[in-house]
Amino acid sequence: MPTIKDVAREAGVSIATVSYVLNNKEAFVSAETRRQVLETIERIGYTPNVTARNLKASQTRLIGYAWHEVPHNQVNSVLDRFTYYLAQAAEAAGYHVLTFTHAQHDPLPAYQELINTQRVDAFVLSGTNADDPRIRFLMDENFPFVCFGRSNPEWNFYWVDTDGEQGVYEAVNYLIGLGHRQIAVAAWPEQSITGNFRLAGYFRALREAGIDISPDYVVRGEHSEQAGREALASWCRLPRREQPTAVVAMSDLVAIGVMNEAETRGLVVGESLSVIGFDDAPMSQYLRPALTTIQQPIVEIGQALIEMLQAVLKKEQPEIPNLLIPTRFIRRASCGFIVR
Amino acid sequence: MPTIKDVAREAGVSIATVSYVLNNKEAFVSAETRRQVLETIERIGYTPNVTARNLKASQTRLIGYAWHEVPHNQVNSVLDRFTYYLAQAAEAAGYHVLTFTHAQHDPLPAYQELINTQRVDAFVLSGTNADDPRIRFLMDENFPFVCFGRSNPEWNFYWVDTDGEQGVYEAVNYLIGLGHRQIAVAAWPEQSITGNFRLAGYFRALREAGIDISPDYVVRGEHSEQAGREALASWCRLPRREQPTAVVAMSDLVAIGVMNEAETRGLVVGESLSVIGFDDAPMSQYLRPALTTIQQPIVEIGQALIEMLQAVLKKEQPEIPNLLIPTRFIRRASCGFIVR
DNA sequence: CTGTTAGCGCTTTCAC
DNA sequence: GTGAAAGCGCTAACAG
Repeated sequence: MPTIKDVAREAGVSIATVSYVLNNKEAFVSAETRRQVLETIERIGYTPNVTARNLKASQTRLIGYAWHEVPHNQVNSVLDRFTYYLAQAAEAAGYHVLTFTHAQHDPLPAYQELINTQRVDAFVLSGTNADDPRIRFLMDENFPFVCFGRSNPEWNFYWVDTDGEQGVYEAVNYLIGLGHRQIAVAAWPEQSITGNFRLAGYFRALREAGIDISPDYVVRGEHSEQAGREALASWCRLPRREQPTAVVAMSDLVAIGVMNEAETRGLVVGESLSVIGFDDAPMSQYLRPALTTIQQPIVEIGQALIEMLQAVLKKEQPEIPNLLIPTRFIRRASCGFIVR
Repeated sequence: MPTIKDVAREAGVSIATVSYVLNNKEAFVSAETRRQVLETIERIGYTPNVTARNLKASQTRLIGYAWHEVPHNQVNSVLDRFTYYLAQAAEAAGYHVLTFTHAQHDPLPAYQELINTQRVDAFVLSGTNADDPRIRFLMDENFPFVCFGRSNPEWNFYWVDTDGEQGVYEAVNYLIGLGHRQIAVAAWPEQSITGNFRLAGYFRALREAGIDISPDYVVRGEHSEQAGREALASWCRLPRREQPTAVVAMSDLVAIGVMNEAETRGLVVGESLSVIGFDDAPMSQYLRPALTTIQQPIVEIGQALIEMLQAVLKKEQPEIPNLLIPTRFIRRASCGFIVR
């Protein structure tokens, strides 16, 4: 590989001059010299060595992003695809994404290591939760980062998130528009901050529509198919007339559990029971019936995060320290007019 | 961040001595000095700067891996999860994975750029196909890489692949064991090398069982749900008695198309029609009925690739230039004894 | 055993 | 305008 020295020698100039040309220091070099240098660069096929540049500049142009380990009975298609769009947005800004893994319940050493070795300039976090130790840690370390997801509202950090509250609000309104009044929700555990935002949308929609909220209709469980099954099973234990005619789940995976259990119990999803998920997992469009769901705006989130990160790295206060991006409601066949 | 100079000053030794300690050049430094240096390192919290080390060593300890863009009506859960295991294996070997994206039909510039800027030490490719331009390019460039997947058999390069032939062979034998004789296959286009290996397993199983292969039973189509639907539709156009009782698809996505179309046509999957997929996509376990499938050994593939890559980077001939890893057959509810 | 020093490839200050 | 030279943080050859 040719170096700056080779270019200088070939072009009959000093390496400083080559560097000026490379860095568009127009004022420092005559048009003619510049032309000659560029011609030489072209001819010998020179590209600056990024490691050397980075050493000089004390940067890496690398953004660390931790993979989430997904148990085999789960799915996290949203985060998997998000990573693609994140990489794309990062590249547009002249960065690359370095992916790394960590022990499921002990993420900090992996972050610490990347900071200590100065491997990355910043991190992007996803799947944040309340009092997330990673956020606390990075704030303590005063290391640049942005989050896909919220956390402790008292903490002052930069994040972008899906507006789950609004998304579920719209979804429930849609069900109300179909005539449903007995709408249940398969919620996440109380510690799940994301789950709580989504749940708030459920409450708001019912409240605004003047529908009483039955505590029986709010069942909490994990992000699993099993949880969806159990939720529906519990609603089926209610007196016949009190059973919900529609269900909103916190994720497509949970919604699938609801659908599967419904089938087992002789309910027809899309007719005697309407179901809505969250995420728009790739497979959801192919379920029978196809699942109505709430799509997360992962493309926009990736772009917004990188934009915010650039401001953080420039030590500017990003104009907007955080951002809520609307979801997109995906209407499919799993919901129908009330029939019962 | 402290540097090697700070350690040297604090410990009252030269930076060379610190470097010797860091690099375990035991012979070059007395036990006592060593102890003192280590103590200082610990005390001031020093970690070597990886960029500086890399510049010196002309390496990056970064492995480039290109994301595949997945159209929204498709799924590629296998590659998404593979990336996680690849990152894990890379880290165990002291590398990190740098992910990047490229224009769907013009990948080479992205590879070229990473080579020219000396951003990565090597690449891992996946989703390879016949006469893959990326492979040809990297061979021409003489740049280190290994592949998840095969390509032109005349080319001499390092790869690890799923043994799709054996996987489908087992699957078809399983169907034969259930009494099926009319077994169809939803195959991929002829250019798909991966598809052809899998298809070969289908032919071998039938041949060994002495079952005639009907050309009507081999339908080719894309990797899409629609292709699965169309394949089943075409079989349903055969005379009633000639219609297949079992179907093997090249992917879970195609299998889902087959299942969905079957339902539309009043066939009961797992009873009047058996279906087998390929991949074990995360959702497949939750389909109704749950999909019998062939799981790709992505954990082992990731590990094998990194092992191979290490040998390549050491300029050793890897002992085994390529490796076929067996699949795991996942028996679920979508297959049953023949009933027709 | 330990230290001095050159140099990896680049940017930038400073002198001419 | 241009070039010499220092230096980013580290490794390793060489001298002592």
